[in-house]
Amino acid sequence: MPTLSPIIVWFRRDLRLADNPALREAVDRGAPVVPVYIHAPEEEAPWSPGGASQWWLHHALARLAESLEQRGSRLIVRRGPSEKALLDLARETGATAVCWNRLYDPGTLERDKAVKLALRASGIEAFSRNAALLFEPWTIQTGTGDPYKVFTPFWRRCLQETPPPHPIAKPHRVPAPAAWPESVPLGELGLLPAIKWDAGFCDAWTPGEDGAHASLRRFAGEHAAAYGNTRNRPDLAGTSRLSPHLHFGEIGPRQVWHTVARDGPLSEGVRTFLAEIGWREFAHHLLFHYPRTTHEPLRPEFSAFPWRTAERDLAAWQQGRTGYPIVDAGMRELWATGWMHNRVRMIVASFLVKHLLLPWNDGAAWFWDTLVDADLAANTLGWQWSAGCGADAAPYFRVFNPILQGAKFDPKGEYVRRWVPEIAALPGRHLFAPWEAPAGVLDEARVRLGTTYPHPLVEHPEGRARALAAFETIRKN
DNA sequence: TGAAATGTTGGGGCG
DNA sequence: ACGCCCCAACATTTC
Repeated sequence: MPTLSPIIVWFRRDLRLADNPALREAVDRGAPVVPVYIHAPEEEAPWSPGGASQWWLHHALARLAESLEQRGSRLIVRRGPSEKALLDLARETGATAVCWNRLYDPGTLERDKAVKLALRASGIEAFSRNAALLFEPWTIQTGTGDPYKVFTPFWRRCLQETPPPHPIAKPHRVPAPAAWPESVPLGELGLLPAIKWDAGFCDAWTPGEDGAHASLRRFAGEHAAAYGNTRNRPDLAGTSRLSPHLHFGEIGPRQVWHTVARDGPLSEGVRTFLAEIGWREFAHHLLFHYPRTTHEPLRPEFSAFPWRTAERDLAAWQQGRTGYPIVDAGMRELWATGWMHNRVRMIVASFLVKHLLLPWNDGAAWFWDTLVDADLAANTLGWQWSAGCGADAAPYFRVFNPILQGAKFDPKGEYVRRWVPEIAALPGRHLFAPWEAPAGVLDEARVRLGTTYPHPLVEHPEGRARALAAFETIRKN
């Protein structure tokens, strides 16, 4: 049998061995495989990974390298530009082919298109596969051939499709090249924080493919059936917490689908959970079709929206000092763990864009830097949805009442007391609006408003009225 | 995957 | 017995 020339597998945000079509196809050729990760954050600007994402990426790459080593291989790490790194690596190893799994956000899409052309121009075979989505964005269309802009018909249409294929197994061995090319030590990429702020992250997360499957097993076994009732409760562990694993491709949506949707009728909870996977899919399809929405409202009338500028209010929101306990709890959970429960994300987002009238872009930028699951498609959809300027958006007059939302979804106050300990001694009926508590109750709980805990930045009725008035100015007739 | 204002209904206290 | 009022509970509409 003649010696085949090596094939390069370019890992990006598909940091797994199972259900990895590019890796599987490379291995199946029987040729030596050169796995590579190329660090090129500048190519993703202005959406280069934020601090929290970089922390996750470091650990995910370390785990991927380990599991490749267990299969007789390695992970080569190089620095960008990606095109040059791949051409160099092909020359050094004698590789005549490069393959990868597709990404669909605008910056990466353009970059990959150029890389593919450059490789082919140099006589190198280049191909890509789908690992990140259930369906390719260009295959899900309305009857008129347009992209869906409303979730429910979009997801109904997806469910009518041929179900996504069963996941591909991990390769048992990954054939090594005759000699290994040089690799940059992972630590030299500078992904870990210089000052040690990541203790809470280490407690909360296990990045990597094994951690992803552990999360999925826990959720599918203990929580999926009840998901419809528990998913809105930030005080419970009722959600899957798969978002960062999905973002970095440590697990793929096909694997999630086939784990929870085994044959037979789906429980209510599983159907609801799959709809959340559907929202992820919807976000990625939308960004593919509307790439400008990362920075522009999908609804053009919102370009004239009278957003405020208020640095101090923005800082108070970021630091969890708004005076609304449910908002502050969420922002502090985010800062400490790199994650926030989705119900609370909706509450804090509504508060920023409606009560504070600050641009959704400011909220998106903060989430981008602080979330371990920061994902351009999901972040864009979520913020435009909250601001009312996006696809299937909440109507502009939908203003969450942060007091009622807190009491409704954190009924025992455990979530607020955990993240806002300075008011933990307040009784339940005053926990979500401390400024309305009688002076004696505040004294008893050792809360001094304006000193130990802030006054509300704006009172709810006034904030609500101001938001409605602002939205009225751009309302179309 | 809203909240608040407004409208409707019906039980019960009371003269 | 009856009308009246109050108000909780629920429904509808409006933002």
